[in-house]
Amino acid sequence: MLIGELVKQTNLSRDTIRFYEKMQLIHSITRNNGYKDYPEQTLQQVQLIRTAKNLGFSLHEIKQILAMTAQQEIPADQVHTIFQEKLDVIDEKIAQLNQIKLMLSRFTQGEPCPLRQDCPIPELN
Amino acid sequence: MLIGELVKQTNLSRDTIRFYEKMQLIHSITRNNGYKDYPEQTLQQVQLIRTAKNLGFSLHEIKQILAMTAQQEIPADQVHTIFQEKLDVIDEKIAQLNQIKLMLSRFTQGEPCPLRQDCPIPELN
DNA sequence: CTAAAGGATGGAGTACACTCAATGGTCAAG
DNA sequence: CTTGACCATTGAGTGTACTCCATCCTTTAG
Repeated sequence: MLIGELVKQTNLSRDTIRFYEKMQLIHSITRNNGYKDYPEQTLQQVQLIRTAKNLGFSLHEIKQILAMTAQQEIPADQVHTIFQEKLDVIDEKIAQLNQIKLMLSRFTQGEPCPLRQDCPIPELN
Repeated sequence: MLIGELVKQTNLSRDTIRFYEKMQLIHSITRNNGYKDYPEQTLQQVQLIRTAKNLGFSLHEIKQILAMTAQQEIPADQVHTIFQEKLDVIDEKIAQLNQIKLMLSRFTQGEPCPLRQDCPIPELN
């Protein structure tokens, strides 16, 4: 798959795709004419990058996650540790989201907000 | 509360606190001697900033959330919309996290990973 | 053969979120 | 009254993640 196709399918810019490749989150093989060919899984990988980024993972962390998924075998001890670490981080994030959600939705129910302050409301620009 | 106390309680740097104030996420009153006094809720507000940041919200979005919590009344239509929007974003994030989690944990169970690729495993630096 | 569409590379620039350094004022202890 | 801890402001610098631009090469349609 050429980069243009990837751009169409993922809705990311050329430059972003190239940036991810430069950062080695995705990979390609170079054809004789110098054009780069991306394997099919790149689509799913890019989707994971988008999702994980949206969730606050850094590209470095995402690279780790992608590296893990590239292993054929069940990962060795060290890899497995990183793996479990990520799962724990995810559980933590879910818990935190639920916390914020609870706080916000309580507030919509008319309860007083525990974060209220007597200072002027910040102006949004 | 002076900035030093806030630093101790939150474990953020002085500069970070000042940055948040410059961005108007938090507020203070200035004493006669020029020292800034932060109200008690600032602690909770900073905690929310940390949590939300960790979850991939930008400081601008967090400012919106904080602005909402500063309203005394149940927010007007427009505010309520932003409010519901945030709740939806949160639900979306939770769903995405569960998705990644499922993918990763399936993989630990020995199932083949749908993202596997035949390219060299990226080197982590 | 030529033009347009699509591909590559290199380097500069941008937005966001800090982080650091310099300089100088305030206050409590001794 | 000085020393050290703490406070303030300003401006420059850093890392991350793009984004844009200029320049040049390849392929395909007419």
